[in-house]
Amino acid sequence: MASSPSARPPGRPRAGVHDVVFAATLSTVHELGYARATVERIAAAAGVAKTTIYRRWPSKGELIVDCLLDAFGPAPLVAGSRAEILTGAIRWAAAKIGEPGVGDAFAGVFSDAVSDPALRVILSSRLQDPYRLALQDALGEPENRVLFFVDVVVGALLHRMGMTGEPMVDADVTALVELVVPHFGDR
Amino acid sequence: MASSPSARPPGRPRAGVHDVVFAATLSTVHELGYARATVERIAAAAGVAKTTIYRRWPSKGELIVDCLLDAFGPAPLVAGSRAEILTGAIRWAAAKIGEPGVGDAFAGVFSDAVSDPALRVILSSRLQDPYRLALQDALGEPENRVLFFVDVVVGALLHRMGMTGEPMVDADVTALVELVVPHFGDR
DNA sequence: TGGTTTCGAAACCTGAGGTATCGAAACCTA
DNA sequence: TAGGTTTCGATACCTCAGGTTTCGAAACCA
Repeated sequence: MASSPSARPPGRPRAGVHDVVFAATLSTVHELGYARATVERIAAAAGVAKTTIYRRWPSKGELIVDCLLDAFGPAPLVAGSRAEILTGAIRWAAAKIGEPGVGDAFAGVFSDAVSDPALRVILSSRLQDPYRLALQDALGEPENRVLFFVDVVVGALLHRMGMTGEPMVDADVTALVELVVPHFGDR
Repeated sequence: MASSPSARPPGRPRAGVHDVVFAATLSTVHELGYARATVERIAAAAGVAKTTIYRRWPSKGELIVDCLLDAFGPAPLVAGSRAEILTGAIRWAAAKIGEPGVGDAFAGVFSDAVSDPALRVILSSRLQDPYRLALQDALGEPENRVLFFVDVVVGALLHRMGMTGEPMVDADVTALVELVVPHFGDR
């Protein structure tokens, strides 16, 4: 039988550091860039020891993925026509990636995943899959179509971020909407 | 006065190692992934000392960019309608990125550039600009439109590569053509 | 044969991810 | 208040990759 729900393990309780670490992660990545935002610097910015971070996250990559999950939050899929759903998803993704640190962190962990298959699985299953499933559900499209949609939208946003160091400007986000929505929208 | 054209500097002449190093770079990246394809391993695969590589390329990033320039070669822009030009460019980019090692190397150096502004400038000016200018010329479109086109196409191809580890399959390349060409094609 | 330059081999430095150790601190229970 | 248990921070440490330095050997020319 399991211990009662309110049973609390003995010993010093864990400090709740997730929020402050996430905030420190984004601000450090924003200030220094992904590679120079070392775990040691993030820990210092959070007022926490490096060991405390590694007790909660097994690697820098997983820390970043968790931080991005926290930053993105649940998909705000509006009810409405297919065109409205798609437009909302694109603008939401663009806005989130444009937030300070988020785009850099995303592009950085994405890069790391190129040569780290384990991280690639985590990135795909923890970060991409929830939004992909929500979109499949909202649109009634098969998996491969939604994956293609994500490739185009997120790929374009990250490519702009990676090439210029700046998030995509609003006019180009609008162009992205006008490019994608007629293709995927109401038939 | 300049030295005569055939004047050859004294001392031991440089060995012509570019081709063998480029080949070793792609095969090593293909086998081990970008991060584990260290300069030392690439040098060993090329049968050359690490110092010899660093005498020719100032950093791993610049080696990769040169290697990609060699792999991509000049843009094979066919004469024809705007739709034909765009379709050719998309299929050419997809095929090149699908070649063994090329996509991994591209995604890897792209990732490094996220936190390395100097490398970002090199990537943008040496690798992206020539093709961008050729496209501007062929299409008569302004710079920002062509940059947006590149963001969408290359971004989608690299996002697929980064997320799955495999290049985009032909059916999705076709979908990319059908998505992009009506938007940018003949008006 | 001597001058000049590049070659390869090796040692070395720096910085980052990640681990191990250990005393101090925080909680619970008796 | 004392003892048990766990987490905390500080610190030292390991590994590995990018990049530099050193130096004797090799390749060229005059």
